[in-house]
Amino acid sequence: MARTTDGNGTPVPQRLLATATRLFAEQGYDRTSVQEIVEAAGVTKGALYHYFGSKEDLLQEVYARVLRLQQERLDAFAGADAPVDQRLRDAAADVVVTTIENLDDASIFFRSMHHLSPEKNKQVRAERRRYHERFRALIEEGQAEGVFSTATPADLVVDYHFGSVHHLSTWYRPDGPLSPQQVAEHLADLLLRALRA
Amino acid sequence: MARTTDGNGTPVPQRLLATATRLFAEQGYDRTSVQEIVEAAGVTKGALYHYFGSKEDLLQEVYARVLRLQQERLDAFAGADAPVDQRLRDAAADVVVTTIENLDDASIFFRSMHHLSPEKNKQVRAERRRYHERFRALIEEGQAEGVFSTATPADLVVDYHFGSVHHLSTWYRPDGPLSPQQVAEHLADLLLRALRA
DNA sequence: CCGCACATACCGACTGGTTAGTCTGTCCCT
DNA sequence: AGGGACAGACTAACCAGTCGGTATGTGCGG
Repeated sequence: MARTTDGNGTPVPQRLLATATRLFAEQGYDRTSVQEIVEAAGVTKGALYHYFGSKEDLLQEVYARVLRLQQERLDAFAGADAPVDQRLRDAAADVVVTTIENLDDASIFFRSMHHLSPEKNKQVRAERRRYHERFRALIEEGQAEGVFSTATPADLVVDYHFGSVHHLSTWYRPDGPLSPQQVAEHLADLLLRALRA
Repeated sequence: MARTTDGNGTPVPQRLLATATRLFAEQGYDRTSVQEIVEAAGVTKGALYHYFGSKEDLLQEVYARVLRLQQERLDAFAGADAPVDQRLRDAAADVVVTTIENLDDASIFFRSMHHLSPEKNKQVRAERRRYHERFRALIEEGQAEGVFSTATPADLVVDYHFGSVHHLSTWYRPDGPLSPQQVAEHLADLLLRALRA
């Protein structure tokens, strides 16, 4: 633990990850050089390769973190003690809010996933599927109860909603007229209205 | 018009554009080298730089083509002689079908737009906004007529729908269970159901 | 109807610049 | 004195774009 915080409060690995996240989101993964990352983080290549095996590992860490967070939150909302339509609405709104609050991670996630090597990509996809499936189960539960329409396959509904979540990083601006909560309310509303039986 | 079709039916410029589109979609813009493109197209760098000013021009051409196509189709559907909900449904479904039929263009469009230089990016965004506004006008028309709910701002509804269109390139597989038309019907349905007053 | 001038359509070696990752060394803490 | 935490020069591989060259066709004066 020698120079780990070296002139700055946050430890080097976290600082590198945060810097890389910002730069990846701003310029894209390929356009961001390792040199740029270490300079912006105030260290050198030696430090980066001391903590991370490769540039790609950095990218994977971004994914791992965001996936962990979202899965935890979804599980909490989906497993709550409330009617299924309320639970779905809460979960749908929450993923919008947390996505907006981490827009950098989101744009990296959706724009740079294909930069990962096949094996790491597979790993991320598997995690992603778990999330997708939990969400789908919620919709199917409501359909079975007769609360939601069965006109559209649950799978497609999930993709419909996540399409809009995905899209947030393209159009949402923090200085725009809508707060994250307002956007979340609207999008959850649209989903529930589309689903009502 | 010397060797323009050189052993192949299609002229060199189109062949280069088609090859580049495929490779950009498969590997991303940055991961695709000019050398790779010309080899796959069966020509050399000399030919590519004879017809295109830069690698970026190739990318911009992909955008220009897809934007032109979609704008034309939207204008046709939006300006048809039918009730507003029917026109919106048709337009919404059509953009899904044409997006699926040109999935390569779509994934490039949504994943590589930030690779364009600021000025070209601005140009593409302006075109994109025209499209967005035409679609929004359709929704506002329905809202004014009382056919669509005014609970959600029209802008947000447009982004909601295009989020799902955008997302298609992530999950849609031609060998999956749903035909492009079926997906289009479902997605248009969801939109109309979310909007009904 | 010939042959010369010019243009278009390419070829492919080369250049200048960039990049991820390596490796040897140094400093400091324990 | 030994090891974790870095520093920074170095390397090997690429890559976009250039440039001088060649081949084929086209218009035109004689």
